[in-house]
Amino acid sequence: MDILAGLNPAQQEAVKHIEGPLLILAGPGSGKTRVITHRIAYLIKTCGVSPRRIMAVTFTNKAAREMKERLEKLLGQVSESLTVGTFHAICARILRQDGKVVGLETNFVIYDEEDQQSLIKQCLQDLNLDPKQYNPQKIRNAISFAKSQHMTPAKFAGESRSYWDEVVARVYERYQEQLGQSNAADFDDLLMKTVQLFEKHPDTLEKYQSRYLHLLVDEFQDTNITQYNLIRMLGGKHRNICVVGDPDQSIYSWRFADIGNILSFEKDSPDATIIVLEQNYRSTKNILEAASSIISVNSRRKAKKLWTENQTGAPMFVVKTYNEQDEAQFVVNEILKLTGSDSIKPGDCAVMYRTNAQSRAIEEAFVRYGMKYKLVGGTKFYQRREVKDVIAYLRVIHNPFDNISLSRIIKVPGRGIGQRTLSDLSNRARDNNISLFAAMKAASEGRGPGFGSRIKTAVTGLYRMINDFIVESQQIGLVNLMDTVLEKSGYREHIREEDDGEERWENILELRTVALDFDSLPPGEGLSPFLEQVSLVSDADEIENREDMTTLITLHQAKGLEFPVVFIVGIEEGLLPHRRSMEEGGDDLEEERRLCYVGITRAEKHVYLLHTARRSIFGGSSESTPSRFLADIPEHLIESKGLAGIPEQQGKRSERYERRRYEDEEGVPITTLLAKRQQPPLKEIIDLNPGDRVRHSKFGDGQVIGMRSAGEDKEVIVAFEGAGVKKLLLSMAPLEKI
DNA sequence: GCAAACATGATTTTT
DNA sequence: TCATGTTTGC
Repeated sequence: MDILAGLNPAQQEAVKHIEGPLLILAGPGSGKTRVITHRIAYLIKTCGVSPRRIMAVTFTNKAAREMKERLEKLLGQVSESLTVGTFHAICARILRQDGKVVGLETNFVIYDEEDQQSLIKQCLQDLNLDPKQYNPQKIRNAISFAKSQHMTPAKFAGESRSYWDEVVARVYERYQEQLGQSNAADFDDLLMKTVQLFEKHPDTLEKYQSRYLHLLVDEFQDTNITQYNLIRMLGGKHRNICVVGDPDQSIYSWRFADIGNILSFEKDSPDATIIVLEQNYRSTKNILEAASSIISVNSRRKAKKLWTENQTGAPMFVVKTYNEQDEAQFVVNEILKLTGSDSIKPGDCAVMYRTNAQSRAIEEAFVRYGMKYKLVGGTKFYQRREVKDVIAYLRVIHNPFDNISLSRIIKVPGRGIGQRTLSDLSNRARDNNISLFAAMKAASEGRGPGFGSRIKTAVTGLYRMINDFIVESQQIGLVNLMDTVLEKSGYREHIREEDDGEERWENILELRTVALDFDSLPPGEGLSPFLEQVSLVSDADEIENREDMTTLITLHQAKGLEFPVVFIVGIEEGLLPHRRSMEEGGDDLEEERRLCYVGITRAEKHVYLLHTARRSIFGGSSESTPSRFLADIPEHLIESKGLAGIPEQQGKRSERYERRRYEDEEGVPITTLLAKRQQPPLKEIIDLNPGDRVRHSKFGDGQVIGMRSAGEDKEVIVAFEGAGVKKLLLSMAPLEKI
């Protein structure tokens, strides 16, 4: 097989340029991943580089997994010895191996944002600072910023110029101490501590530098300073660093990603080769032209002119509706229309929005029409309270110094130890400079000032229980351990008694399924990799494309995906661009523009840009004006559309009526209904033929006028007596034959 | 120690 | 509007 076959000249150049630093500026849809994977294949097959000397870094697990899959196809088994992973996963691995010198034992835990927040609150309390005056969220953000810039507490304190900074510096210092005490690292630490490790121990750095002959970094526009430092250090010896990115798709500056890294790369590596990938294989000419017209308004931009051999295609459909319900209605109608005639499936469509709150109106419309959708984001599995609780138990077993996890499990299930006792124990731990677990031990052994006998019994009981778990964890497999913990701690019983206990228990069983993957390991050896996985994996990794489900997604999360049809809703002043980005002019507006650009360039064939006249916001309703970005699209590319077939006034009223009835009828908040609808109970598939009479739980009685297959499913077209003609999916719609 | 009333503040969230 | 965190009363 010829590795270069099927690549255009620029792509080939990028694959073949193997000596020295390389910067690839890759426009959307330009075959970026293809270039990276083929480059790796080329290095191995043509240049004879050992796969274990190549590292490819991505931002998401999903990207890493996809890259591995493609490499596996290209290279077969040798691909297994490549290092492919996220920044965080790769750093975690390095720190498990060599992190002792920066204060991390091999069994360190990784704190997520919630854990960080708890720890910061604790620190504020220890320092006698009022959390109302010093918002823990803001402090967390400030600390995260410091770490993204590779600033230690000392350096931060040295550079702080305001009273706020000084407070942050004090909290930051204490926070790091407490992380150390807990043998824990937060996400930012994974990166920063690795850099510190390399700074302090050149021999360790040398080990990795020598090993990795070639480095590849994807989504380079999203790296922060610390990540850039890391890459520079790792590649410092062989200098074969290949970074791939697109400054126009930089939409994470608020997570401290720094486009400046691209400039720095050029400056730091004057001999770098720069290759621009401008041919787009994804979108129509019209889509590309519209996207370019929006992004080209940004100043301080590397000019890049995308082109394509694809068709001219349809114009950009700009749609104005009265409010967000009508907007959603339009989307639903349009998807029904497209899937009826254009050989487009619901799964080919995506609805994108700036803020998560916007998904609600869209969801309601989908639910009302019995249309399936996949909502990306929302409450994440690993963030769920019950899942975090169980993980906290396991973390404490794995690392009893983990004070945050221990604080968490002390309270649930209720065992007579409340906030009061917990604070007391925490204070003792702090004053004696010991862990919370050690403080519990001391209390149960009756050392130090006494507790009331009831409390002492409770503390002793918990202490002994955890100790037993620790002993058992060495003797039994992971799943067995998890079952034991759930049973003996009383957590199972506790959670099942809650209002939505059944659902929560299901989630725990889901977590148990994840644990099954590690169950075959010898006793005591499954816990560690399991915890690593659950700390570093997120649900965004699960974005699968099913042909019967339309994707509902934020513009941010849509980066990297592609769909034949894209609806961008709420393209209005205040929303896109978001009002918060307009507060202090400057760069933020440019980022909003990039966000819009990212959204449009996801589309292959059709783009719909929707805006409303009025939109509800925090209860109230206010007037909206079309986004300034719309004005940047040349007129000849635009076709205006309205809410077809429904006179505005009438459509509006029936809409409202149905909505209200829907909520009242069941007497349950709409959110609950939405959640339930997402996973309908398996229902018997009924056999229907045109002419049959049917009853729909909401639309009433009607007659089947048509049937056609839609993937594995069937679409039924029904003429309802009251609600008109609807297209429904057989497996989803609450239909019965009458 | 815990449940219910009350206050608050709401962009985006790769790990 | 509505979810989340904090205060208050038992």
